[in-house]
Amino acid sequence: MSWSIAELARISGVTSRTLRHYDAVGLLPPAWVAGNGWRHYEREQLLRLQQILLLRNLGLGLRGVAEILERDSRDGTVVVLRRHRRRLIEEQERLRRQLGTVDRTIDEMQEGGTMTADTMFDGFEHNPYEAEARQRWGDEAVDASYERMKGWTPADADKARTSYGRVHEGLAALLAGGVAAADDRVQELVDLHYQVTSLFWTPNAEAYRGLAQMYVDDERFTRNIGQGNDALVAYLRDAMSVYAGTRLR
Amino acid sequence: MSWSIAELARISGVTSRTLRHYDAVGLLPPAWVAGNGWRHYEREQLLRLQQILLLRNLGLGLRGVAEILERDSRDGTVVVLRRHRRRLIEEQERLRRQLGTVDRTIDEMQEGGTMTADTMFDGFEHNPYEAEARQRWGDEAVDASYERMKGWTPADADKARTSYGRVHEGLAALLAGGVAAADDRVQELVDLHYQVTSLFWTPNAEAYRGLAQMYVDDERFTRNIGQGNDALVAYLRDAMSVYAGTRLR
DNA sequence: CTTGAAGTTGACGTAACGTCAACATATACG
DNA sequence: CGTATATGTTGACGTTACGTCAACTTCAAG
Repeated sequence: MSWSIAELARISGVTSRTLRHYDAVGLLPPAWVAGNGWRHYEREQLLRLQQILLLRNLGLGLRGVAEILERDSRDGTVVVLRRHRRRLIEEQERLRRQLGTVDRTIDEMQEGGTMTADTMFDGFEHNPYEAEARQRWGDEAVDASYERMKGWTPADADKARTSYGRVHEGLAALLAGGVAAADDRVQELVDLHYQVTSLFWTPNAEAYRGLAQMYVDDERFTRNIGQGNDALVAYLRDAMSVYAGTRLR
Repeated sequence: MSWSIAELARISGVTSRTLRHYDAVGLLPPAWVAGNGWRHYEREQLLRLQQILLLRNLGLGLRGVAEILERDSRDGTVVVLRRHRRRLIEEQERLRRQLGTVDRTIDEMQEGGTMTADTMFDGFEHNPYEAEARQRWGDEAVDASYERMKGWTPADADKARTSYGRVHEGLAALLAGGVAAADDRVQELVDLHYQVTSLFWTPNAEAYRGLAQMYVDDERFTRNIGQGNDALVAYLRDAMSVYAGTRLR
């Protein structure tokens, strides 16, 4: 009264390769192995396999399955399942974010938009506008900017990647709240903007005002920064202008 | 004006190993390689890397990223993104189901329940009750049942794994709808129940009635079948009894 | 010239099997 | 009884996107 590997496979709906794998990792050894090497399974193994497949259906890995079956206690099982539950929720959250970004990206592209990350390299016209940047500020300035990036610490790089986005978000909230461009909270964000910009080059008051005006005049920047909210870009310009007047020279 | 691999890594926030990998798979070859084998990257590569990381953030695999960058067209990008979107949604759905099952399992276990799949092997008292089954129906009957499983086709196995669940679900719906146990729709489900049971053993009218009564008398069966809905189990018994009277002898 | 930082090319490990390949054994049949 | 066929066995590679050594070379500074 025992089944061969293929019989158990048919009965349970997995492949014999899977059963051999479970044997190899010690999760489901056969009841006994004949002299010719053939594996034989009995009802005990069928029941264990049933448990294994049940747990695998929950998304558990073989490690988690093994842990539960080894502990063989209600409490132990609940502990493992709770941990697994947290991981599932994290996964779900990640998928939710990715799906949202994908949807937004598809929409933008269908409206003729492009795929530039606003998280990076808006700083000195790297990106589609580099030729113009060379024309506007000169070759040495652009090359010097690239050179400067070599000295970045990991923290600098992180700041360059994330801070523009935070500035834009923060300013949008303040603008929505009716806060004046000269307000300290706004100027604090502009200070962050200036710091990030300084990772690429160091504008003086005049250059910083010019940069601010360019955000408004050049629709590519307007789109990229404001994401459709043109008032935000004007707000940023005003705030940068104040900053230039009070903190730069 | 070029960066070494470590410089580009720091700037972009990935490891140099990743950059070598992208080189190896042809996703991001360096601008040029010096005579000593050192990789050198320029602004073009930085921009491409930026795109790569952006797409990876959407959850795309390197294959998908490469496909988008190779096509280099709005339409092509949208096609790939839509396909990716569908995969994300499927993943999300899978996670949702798993999370639901995990939650239900945790609840059941905390109420002192166990973890038996109702999808399989409720058929002939395999499961915790085998000793009793041997006592009730005799060793030969049980062994013959195991033997019979050897002859299952994949379709049989699938039926054994899924059909009891479908019967219980269907009956619950009919019961909720106030349909009589002798109704054709109910009897059709019972027929499926009988077919599945027959994969394990072949009850005659008397044995089938006895089985039905046992579902009601033994609380382990009642719990497993009814999931808290005791009326459902009684309903099943009545329906099986009708079936035995009209279709079996 | 030594040393340390940074570069290079392998190569293994990860998760859970799918998919050959090469070979042995069991079973049915003429 | 020889043979075809089904079924079994043990490797071993492939998959995904790198992380993590290891062994060795090269560049820059003191």
